[in-house]
Amino acid sequence: MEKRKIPLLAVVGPTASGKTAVGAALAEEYGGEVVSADSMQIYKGLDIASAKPTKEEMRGIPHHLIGIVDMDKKFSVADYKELAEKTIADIDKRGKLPILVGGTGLYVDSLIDNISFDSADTDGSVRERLYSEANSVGAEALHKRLAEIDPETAALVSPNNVVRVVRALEIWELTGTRFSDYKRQNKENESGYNVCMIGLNYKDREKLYDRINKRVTVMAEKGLADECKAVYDSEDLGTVCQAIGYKELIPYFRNEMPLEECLDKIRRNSRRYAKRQLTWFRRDERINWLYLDEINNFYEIIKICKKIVAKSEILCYNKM
RNA sequence: GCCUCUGUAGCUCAGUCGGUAGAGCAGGGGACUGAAAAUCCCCGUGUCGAUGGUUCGAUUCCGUCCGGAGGCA
Repeated sequence: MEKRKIPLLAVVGPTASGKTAVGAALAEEYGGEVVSADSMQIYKGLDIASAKPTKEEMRGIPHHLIGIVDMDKKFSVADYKELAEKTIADIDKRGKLPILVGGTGLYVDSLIDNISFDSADTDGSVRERLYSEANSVGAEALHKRLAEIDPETAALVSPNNVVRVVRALEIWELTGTRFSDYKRQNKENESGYNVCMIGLNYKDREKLYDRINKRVTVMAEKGLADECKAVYDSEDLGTVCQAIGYKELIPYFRNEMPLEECLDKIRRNSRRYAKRQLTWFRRDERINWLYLDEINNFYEIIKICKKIVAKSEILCYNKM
């Protein structure tokens, strides 16, 4: 008999689309627990900037993988995948439905598509050396080197994209495998989940952007600047230093820019981020899209979600 | 009321010594396998305010009108 796959409901979408509320409501409906797929909410601190769900928003539903990593730590997809798998397996074992909620596309896909990560495939010192080489010899030279060993990847990645070029070379040095082959190999594993994906979006992009703009205003009112200033003064930051809402405020802390101007930068960067998230998720044909500006009220949204879940039959499989 | 300046892409503006126009910002599309809220690639047709005139040809010159800014009474 075929191995049982864990049923998994996923709610994805761009920032400020309303994933938190839908995730919690669906958890209430199905007796589920929320597993976050968010590269910034995973950190302790910057609660306002990363728009972590508040106590009220969680509605008593257990939320996992939020605020669990120290801010001075680096954190990556590989770490995420490992943690998420354990968390989901545990929820499933307790007879609850795991509900993946988040906007970090890479995290979602690595988990759902079961991309394998090996601890030997990354080495900070190798990476550091490649970056300093990029600095001295130039990015084009590195790209040329990549073209010799792996023309397929080189053709796909611009010489300007140093991050990608370095990673491809890092893999080559560490494993002796071309990055293009490496990717294919890591994709071969079958998914461990029986997944139903729901995507939240707006037909009218302006509506989404309005929500983003307003949310930044609300964040500022809630004390965004104070929260970030405290972090700026004390912490030695890992990946969180990239958080939108934090990095744009640094010129303000240095007295180089008025606050309102920094807030506008936050709004703009959040809009662009939302656009990139949509680009990522749109190519995934498994996603059932909901256009929230075409649905009257929240109750209706949940009703449609339930229809989608029923049609996917992820829960029927579970009962057999 | 008179005088001066001004009206070109969503915004700020450049420009065409008359041959239907281009930057920045905003925005759009795309890529994405260990930093991913990161990193990178591609994308500029707009009644050149309206209407008459001059001209082979006007967004460009001239007249009038309608917006906007300033100055003088």
